[in-house]
Amino acid sequence: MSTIGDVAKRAGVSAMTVSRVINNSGYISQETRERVEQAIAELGYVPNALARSLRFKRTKTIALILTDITNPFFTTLARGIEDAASEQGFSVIFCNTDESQDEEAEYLSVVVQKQVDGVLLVPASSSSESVTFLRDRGVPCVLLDRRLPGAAVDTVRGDSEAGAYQLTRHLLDLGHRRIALLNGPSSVSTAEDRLAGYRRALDEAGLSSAASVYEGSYTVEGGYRTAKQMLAAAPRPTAVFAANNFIAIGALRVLREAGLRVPDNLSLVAFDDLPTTMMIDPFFTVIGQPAYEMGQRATQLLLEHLAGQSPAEPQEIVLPAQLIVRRSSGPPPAEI
Amino acid sequence: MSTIGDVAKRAGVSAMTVSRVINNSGYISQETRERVEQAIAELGYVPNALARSLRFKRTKTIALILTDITNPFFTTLARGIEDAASEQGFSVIFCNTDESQDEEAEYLSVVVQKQVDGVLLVPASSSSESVTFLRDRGVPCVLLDRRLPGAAVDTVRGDSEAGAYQLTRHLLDLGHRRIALLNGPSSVSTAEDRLAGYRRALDEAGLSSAASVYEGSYTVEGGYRTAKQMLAAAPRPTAVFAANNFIAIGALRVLREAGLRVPDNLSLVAFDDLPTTMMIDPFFTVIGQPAYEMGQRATQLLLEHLAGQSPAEPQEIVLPAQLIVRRSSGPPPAEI
DNA sequence: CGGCTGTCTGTTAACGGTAACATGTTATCC
DNA sequence: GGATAACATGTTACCGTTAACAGACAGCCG
Repeated sequence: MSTIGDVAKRAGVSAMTVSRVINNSGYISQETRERVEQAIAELGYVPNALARSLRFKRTKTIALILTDITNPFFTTLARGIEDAASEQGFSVIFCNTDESQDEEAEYLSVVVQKQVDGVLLVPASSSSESVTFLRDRGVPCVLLDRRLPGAAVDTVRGDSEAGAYQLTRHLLDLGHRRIALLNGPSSVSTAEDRLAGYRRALDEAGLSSAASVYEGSYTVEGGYRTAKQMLAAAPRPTAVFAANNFIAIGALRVLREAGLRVPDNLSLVAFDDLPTTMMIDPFFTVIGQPAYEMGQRATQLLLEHLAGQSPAEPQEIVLPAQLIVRRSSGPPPAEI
Repeated sequence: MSTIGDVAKRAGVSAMTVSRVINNSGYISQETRERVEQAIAELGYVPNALARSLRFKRTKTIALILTDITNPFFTTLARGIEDAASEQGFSVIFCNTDESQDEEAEYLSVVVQKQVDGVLLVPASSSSESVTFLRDRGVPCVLLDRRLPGAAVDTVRGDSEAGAYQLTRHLLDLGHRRIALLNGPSSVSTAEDRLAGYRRALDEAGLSSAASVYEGSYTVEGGYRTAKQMLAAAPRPTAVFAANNFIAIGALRVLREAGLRVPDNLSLVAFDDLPTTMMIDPFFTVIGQPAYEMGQRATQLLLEHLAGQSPAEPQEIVLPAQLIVRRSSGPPPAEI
């Protein structure tokens, strides 16, 4: 790859003159400009952003560290982020931690070495280590989807508490009294908040003691496992609240294996919707989160920060979640 | 952020000595090593990968340029890529072109400036411009999912022709004689290959003249539009072959709006499967492609290239596609 | 006509890191 | 005891780019 020096030599000028042409700065005679431009074209010269970044201390690159791009919620989030970033000329490095704190730390170290201008982070656990690491090194950070208790950081997330409340209320309104929550790991704020919303709804209905919570992971296997436990309980719940879409799928498998039909024998509702582009047959009653918008907002916030236009106070943007009633929820079966 | 010089000053040594400690190279006395390590810890020093890359001319970063991460096929592909890349210490910059040649060119220019070591590209069109651009600048490249006619480049893709043949054969075997193909844009090799497989199956069955092909885009809207056209034709096809998952969804909407039931009134099959983690109710008969493996293989190929271990000849790796028969296909309805 | 302003181009140094070379110290061997 | 090797550290220069400064020349003004 040719350098600015190669171009300079070919055009018979100094490197500085080439730099001026490229950046349209300072004075350049029309004739010289043309000679330089021709040399650039002939050599297929592309400026080295590394060298530039080394001088300016900005790379126009941000890191997106999430747990698993394969989760459609995060896929949509990532798309919102990339769109907002590229619009402002930023590139996005993406990393999957698989909910591992170690992976997260490893990725953070790498991207800080690569001098990313900022980090968008879906924290794997409730530890504030990552945020501290970034703050110590002066790398701006916006948290996505999950709060970090006690950390003063910009955060953009959905309203898990209110969403879970709505979803539970929906089931209560249908007449359910035994509602099981198949939750994610309690170390993750969304799981905590969804539990809180669930409890609030039950409390309001005077059913605090009827709460039945199974903690697992936000995966199909997690849902499968906790749903199995749940089915073993007597009396069996009449409705199941899966704390995310994967858990719902795992739970549905268990129900099918047990010969139970949804919603006739049991209602099954979940947090997180599937994009309409992949829905064959909208079936699950869900709480949908504005994932794309969440990504956009978080990116905008981060980029404002980088541009120095942001308020000093850390901001927390909580986007509303929306109840979408479909066919997986109905009244409880008549008691026998 | 502190530099190697800051660490050197604090430890009372030269920058070179710090460099030796970091890279475990040359001779260092135990005592000095400890002093340096302490200084590093105290300052929270992180080496600047930009400066390193500038010297070594390698960034340990690759670019992934695809059309839309939101398509589950590409999501899984991306996950396979990131896993394989990070395993070897490489980071991935990802870019969505939305099938636009201009976006693709723009992104290519950016990532080449950023000195990525290599590019994984799902080409937006059949133009070989992008490949030429990269070759001229000495940036290795592996094509994903799509061939580029006439370009001598490493390519990793699924066997669209054989897959389409199988899918069409499946419909023929069920007794269908009027099978419509709702295809993607003919400028994309997968669309071309799927058409070829479809035609081969029809030809074999002596039904060449029964071919009915609708060209659109690989989107829900594309499927919706072409399905509408298809329904207007008389006599109406008894089976529809959607060239990808989005088209299938769009087509299904049209069929539903027309009050047609699948597979009773009409069979509907598609290329590309949905990950099992998001399938509520496996319904579509599809050709599934090994997306994750495709990503892995392509990344391995690219990284071997970077390590100089690859053969000079461009390789084409074609992964087999698999027919998965489910409930969306059945025998044609009895003629009235 | 001397000085000033505007235009055009070049030189130097710096961003942070490390390879190559240089230097000095200590231990080792015949 | 002097040559030699092994160990330990420092200096210089360079990767590609550009800000800051400097120099040269033309035109204009009083």
